[in-house]
Amino acid sequence: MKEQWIERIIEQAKDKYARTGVRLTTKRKRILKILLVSDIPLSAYEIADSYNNAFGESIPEMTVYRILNFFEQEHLSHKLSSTNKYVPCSHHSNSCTCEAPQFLICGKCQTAEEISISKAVMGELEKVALKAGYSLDESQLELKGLCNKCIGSEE
Amino acid sequence: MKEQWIERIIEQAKDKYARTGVRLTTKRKRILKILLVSDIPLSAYEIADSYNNAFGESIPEMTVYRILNFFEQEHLSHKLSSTNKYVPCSHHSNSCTCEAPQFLICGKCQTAEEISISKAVMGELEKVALKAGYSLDESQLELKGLCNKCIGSEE
DNA sequence: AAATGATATGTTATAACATATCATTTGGTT
DNA sequence: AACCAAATGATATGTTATAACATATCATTT
Repeated sequence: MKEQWIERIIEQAKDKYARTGVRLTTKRKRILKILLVSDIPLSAYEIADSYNNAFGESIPEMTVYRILNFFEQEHLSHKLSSTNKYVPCSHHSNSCTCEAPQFLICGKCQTAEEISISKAVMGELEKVALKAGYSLDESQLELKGLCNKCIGSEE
Repeated sequence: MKEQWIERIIEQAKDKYARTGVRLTTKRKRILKILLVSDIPLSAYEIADSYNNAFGESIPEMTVYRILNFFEQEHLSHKLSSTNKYVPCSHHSNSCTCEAPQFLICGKCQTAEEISISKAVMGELEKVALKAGYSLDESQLELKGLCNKCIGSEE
């Protein structure tokens, strides 16, 4: 069940941060939960609104941004630069480094799925770049399209 | 010479817009020129500053955005969503539709080069997407890395 | 228990990026 | 000249994000 799944992710995160000082506070847990239960990426403001609705308590924008930055450092969430919205990292393991997250974004229902593009395919992109005189870092990719559900429901 | 090259692009644009009503006004020409002479992508505010410096005349932000939107429609420029900056389209021909511009962005000197990724490679990305249940639209890609110049000058 | 230090959050202000709306001007057409 | 559409100006506002400084909270040491 979804609740348990979320709790497990939070537990994992807690373990991960059972190192010097870093705390997974109530606010951080709540915001992580908000990201996890949302079907779609949320803006910082939407997160703040959601926090308000869900917990009957308002949270300053500033704090939301700080927590999102914390999540980014800790690879708990990512920012989609094409939409200025935030998603939880889908790699709930200690091994994930998430240096170059890659997403499929549905232009209709706004869902964003984090995927892994194979080294082979990324290698192709790197080749293209090399030809043009660039050496690629790990680049976050945001690919736009339609998800199966939305393709099915097109008029 | 660069000046002539720019004039030619503007002439081409003018021809292209010799259709009902649409005008390539002085302001539009100047802003196109600013984009063309800049080595790096510019923000809307930087464009306004540049306009001021180059022509001793200030231009409202609003107008800059409007002109950028006009350029976008007309495929004369593109927006880089990862940096909120704007670049001239590098396809100076009437045939260009630029539905999915693709860029290499240098993380050091900020240059952005518009490239064409082959259908074969894009096809690979589409396959990855299909497996994950998405059908790709033409996606703008922004790949980060280092250009040859900057690789050479690394310490 | 009090002091200290580190981490987290609150508060306020402001920067940076962008759009809405309505008034006015401009330039081509009749 | 009169008209009309297109472009621009002017003003207000919305949205996204960071800076700067103060306070709270928690853990550790004294």
